[in-house]
Formats: sequence, C-alpha cells, structure tokens
Amino acid sequence: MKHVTIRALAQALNLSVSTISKALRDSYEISEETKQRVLELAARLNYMPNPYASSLRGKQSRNIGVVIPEVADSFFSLAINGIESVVKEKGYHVLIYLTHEQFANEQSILREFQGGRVDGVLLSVSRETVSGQHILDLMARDIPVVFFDRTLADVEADKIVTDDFDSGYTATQHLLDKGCRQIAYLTISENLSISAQRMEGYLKALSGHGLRPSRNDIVQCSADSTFNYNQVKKMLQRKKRPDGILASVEKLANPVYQACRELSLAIPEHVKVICFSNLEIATILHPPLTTITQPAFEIGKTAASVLLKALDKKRARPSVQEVIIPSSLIIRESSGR
Amino acid sequence: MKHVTIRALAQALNLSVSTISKALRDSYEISEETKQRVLELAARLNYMPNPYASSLRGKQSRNIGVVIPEVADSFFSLAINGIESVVKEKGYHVLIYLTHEQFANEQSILREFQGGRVDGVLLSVSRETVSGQHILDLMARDIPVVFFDRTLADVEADKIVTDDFDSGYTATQHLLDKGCRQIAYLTISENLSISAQRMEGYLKALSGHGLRPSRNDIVQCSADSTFNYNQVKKMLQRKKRPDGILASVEKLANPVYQACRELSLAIPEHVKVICFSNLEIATILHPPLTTITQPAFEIGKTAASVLLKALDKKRARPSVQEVIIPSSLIIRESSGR
DNA sequence: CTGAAAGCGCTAACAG
DNA sequence: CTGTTAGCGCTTTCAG
Repeated sequence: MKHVTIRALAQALNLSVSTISKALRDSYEISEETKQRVLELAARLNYMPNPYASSLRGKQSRNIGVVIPEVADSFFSLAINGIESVVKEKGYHVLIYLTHEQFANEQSILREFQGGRVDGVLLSVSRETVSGQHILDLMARDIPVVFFDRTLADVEADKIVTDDFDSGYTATQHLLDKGCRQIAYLTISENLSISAQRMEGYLKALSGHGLRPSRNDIVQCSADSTFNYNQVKKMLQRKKRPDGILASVEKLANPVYQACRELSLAIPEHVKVICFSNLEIATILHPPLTTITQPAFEIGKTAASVLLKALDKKRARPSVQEVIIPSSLIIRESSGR
Repeated sequence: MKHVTIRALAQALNLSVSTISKALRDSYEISEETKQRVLELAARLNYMPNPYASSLRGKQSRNIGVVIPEVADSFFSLAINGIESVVKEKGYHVLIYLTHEQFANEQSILREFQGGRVDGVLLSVSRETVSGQHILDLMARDIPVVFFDRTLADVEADKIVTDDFDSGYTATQHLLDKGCRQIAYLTISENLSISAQRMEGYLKALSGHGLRPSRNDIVQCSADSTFNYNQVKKMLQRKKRPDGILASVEKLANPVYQACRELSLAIPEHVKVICFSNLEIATILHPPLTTITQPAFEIGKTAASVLLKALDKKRARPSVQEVIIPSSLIIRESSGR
C-alpha cells in the first residue's frame, strides 16, 4: 500500500476519476448512492488527496507563509498561535520560516515564495532589513503581504502593529515618575520600526522633563547575548551610570539583570528597569520585572484575518489598512516599590 | 508579470521547455552557451520553479514535517533551530505543526501527511498520545518517522532522546544530598515517555534512601497554568508538605515559584526546587533555578540527520536506532546554597 | 546538443 | 448522472 490515489478509487469502484473527484467534493452532479460508495471506500482506504496536485491544478496552494526573525521568543510564539487559530478554520496551512534576524535569509525566503509555494505572507522583518524591494517583488507577483509587529515604512501594505510610540512614552514616563533622571535605552537596531518608534516615545517623554539622553545612554545591542551583556555592563560601569533602563525587546532582560547582579547594583534601588516582553515568568524574576506586554496573540490573529480577507477577493480594491492594537504597562517591582 | 514559468523562458529564447529544464539543472546534455543564456534570463526575470509541479512530477516534496506539542517552549524552539540547521543544507523545507498537546490534532495532522505533503516526519508526541496507530499508518505509506524527545514505546522507529531516567535520578539524588526527605514530583502526563522515565529515575533515587513518595507527592499537572498553580499550592498547604520539588517540564517552574511566594515559603530554605528546563533566564529568577538542561539543539540536529539519512536510502535496511544525548544538571540556588 | 511527448494526481469544461 | 479530455508546471525518457 504505497499511495491511494483518486485513480485507485476509480478502478476499485469501476467509475471514472472525475466522478470520484466530484463525489469527494460533494458535487450536486453525483447521485447520493455513488457518493456514499465513494466516501465509504475513501474512508476505508484512508484516501488523502495529494495537496500538490490540487495546488498545481487549482493555482492556489492554500498555504500561507509566516516569516519571522526567531521562534525562541514569546512574542512570536504567541503570535503564531494567534495566526494558527484563524488560519486553520479556513483550511489553510501555516508554513513558518525563520530569518534569524538576517536580511539575506529574509530575501531568499521571499524569493522562493515567488515560485508559488504560498498564497500570501505574514511578515515581521529582520533587524537588518532596510530596503523593501524583495517585498515589492513578491507583491508584484500578486502575492499579498501583511506586516505584523515589525514593519517597513516605505512598503505600502497592510500593517498590524502595537502602539510602540505610546508604549515607549508611557514606560519612560513611569520611570520618570519613579524618580529616574538618567534613563538608558537599549535597542537592537536603529532601523527596526518597533525599536525606532519606542525610542521616539522615550525621547518625547524625556524632553517633556527637559531631559536629553547622552550618546552613551542609547545602547546598540545585537543578536549575540554575550555581546549584549558586555555592552550593558560597560554602560553600568561608567562614572555617570543611568538610574533607569528601558529595554526594547524581550531578550535584553537577561543581560540587564545579569550585569546588575555582577556589578552588585540592586534593582530597583540603584537602577530601575522596564522591558518590552511577553514572558510569563516576568513575575518570578528577581525582582519581578515591569513589562510592556504586547497583544501578541491578537496581533497574530488580526494579521491572519486581514491576509485571508485579501486572499478572498484578490480583485477588490487594494485599500491598505493599518491596525494598531495597544500594549499594556504591567508594573512590578523592578521599576520601584 | 504574474508568474514566470519554464515555458515563458522557452518562448523568450526560442527553445523547448525540456532544454530549459535541463539547462537549469545543469545537465551535461546542454551546451555551455545555451546554459548561460538560460541562466541569465532566468536571473533577470527572477524565475522561480513551482515547487508543487516538481513535487508532483518527482514524487517527493523535499518537505519534512515537524510535529510538536507547542512552540512556546524553549526546548522546542531550540530543537527547531537544530532541525533547521541540518535540513536547510540539504535543500529541504521544514513545515512546523502544533498539536497543542491534543491527540486528536496529532492524529489529523499525520493523517493529512498521508497525502504526500511531506517526505518524512519528526515527531514529539502530545501528552495525550498513548496509541501509535496513526504513526504506523503513516510509516506503512513509506513515510519515515523519527521520534525526538517524546517517544512512544510500542512504535518501532528511530528515536532521539535524552537520558531522562538518569536525569531524574541525578536531580533527585542532588535534592537528597541537600537534605530533602520528602520530595514531590510534578508530571504533566503519566503516559508521556519523558515524564514517566524521569519519574522512574526519581523513584529509584528515593528508594536508594529507603524512601517512597506518598500518593500526594506525585502531582498530576495539565496544560492549564491556573490549574497547575492550584495543584501545587494545594500540595504545599498540606500539613506534611514536601521539602523538595522536582518539576518535569519547563512550564511548571512558574506555578511552583508563584505558589511558594503566595504561601511565603522560601526557596531553598523551606522548599528546594529543580526543574527540567532550557530557559536561559533560569539564572535571573528569584532565586536562580537549578535545572536539568536538555541538549535541545543537538537533539533536533540529530533527529534531522537521521531522518535525512533514512530518506536518502529508503530501500536500505530499516535498522532502527535509538540515540541518547545526555542532559546536564546545572546547580543554582533554588536547590540549596 | 536539442526537442517532442508522456505523465505525476487532480479539477473542470464539455459531451453524452 | 457519468465519462472523456485537457491541462496546471515540471522532469525525463526517447528520438532526432
């Protein structure tokens, strides 16, 4: 028993392949009796259609591609769950692709998509991505792309994001309220939409108090955790060290806590800390971490809905939309008692 | 410009489709000059082969399916990275499927695979999975399945696991050495291979000290974190509460720490804790968490290699192998000073 | 060295 | 109601 095809069913039942095909798709052209016979045999032999044959024939794969920087991150894990929850309903499949924060990977993945592997794409760009030609190329092939979380300003496409600017502002404001006067900002990329927006909010809040960060207080981090740890440590060892830290992505919490411990700086007494993070265990860190928590599941869900809608009526007006779902500041001990 | 096909190239160059196809695959039958012309045009038009047409024709998809319970878990995230690192080299694609720990999902995913969507499968079973018929069905269709981490004893297939029994033993022994005399074990499923093996090791270590857990000290947890929290709390509120806890999976660390805090039980003074976990931030928990850390990346890598080898020579002897890659105990404060 | 033709499994006109 | 046929894009004999 290698592979049960529609032809095998046809031969077994002395029917034509088209009759089988129609029966399986419950066509009105086929008699109830025949349908029963076909369905019964299909079930018995465990018939499963070959998805590639259908795709080839039908000119659509019913696959959607999800392109993200990394899977070991609770924002993206949750977003995937949100995407899946919507997409499965509609009989689509989710293909997850990881860029590992590298533009070259992102490029080659999208390039491959031009072959028709997926009907549409949900994309959160890498930290290296500055140009959007690879995305435009794909859209030129009539493959819709919906950005989620990390977007690219110059590409005109649907975007599902959170209120990064406001969150950056709120978080910084909170640190100011708690008495901080020298707040550092940790970014993983100057180009990255989320990081840039959050920083804008941060700068706005500071300037509201007549403050401006020194160049040293904006720390460029990377994908390498040892490097990040060293950067943070160096910052905290300066004579004039910050009394507050705003970390723009989840993975930066670790280096901050480690460095503080290493240098015997108490959080929040010596340094107050807030991190953009969806980590559940933020509450059991030492001390519990104040976070900006993003609506990860919702963002995934919304992005998927928007994409599916776009696939439904490819011919309709390409009214590009931007949806903003707010994040929330969850105050815990790391930002003060 | 909708879709560039091989035929489009053929027409543009006044060649036949077969010549194009051969040129693209660098066949010795084609002249250097023609190859150049074809490659040049293909590059210029951004030609990408339709993977479904190739799959249909070639009878292999070059896709491998990765079926896991959950993606929001650092073991699985890391394992995915390991899998990817191997599989990409060989020009295969990775399709990730989530069972959400439900057997019904696992079943229907594997059933779908019978249609030929993937050439082989890497599987880590759900906590509900007890029977392996759905797996046997797939293998009967000549689709190789390699288990990783969570296996099923009665299915004869390649298995890449860690030394769960030994780890359970070592962890428990460590708690005993630190003075614990009543150690609880938190499991998420009695059937699950990893949970069961780790528990065997735990029981062995206990009995080495003439100890036996009371029924109350083996706590059945679930996929629901509130439920787990309540279970743990209940356990810690009993008159005779444990002085040590061994948690069998990563997600159980949170409920344990939360419950201890809620009940004002100090870790490690009142209760010592060890958790099977790959969380990087274990070090910055309060207190830092002693873990059994699994070789997640390695397990993924090995599983993928074994699967690819099986795909290479489907006709070769089906010598089933079991690879065991050891975990390591990383001692931190939660198990004593 | 190049081309014609068959066929992978499925769907959808179109005939009967 | 059922069957015949063509074709999705690609690979691969087999002929020229």
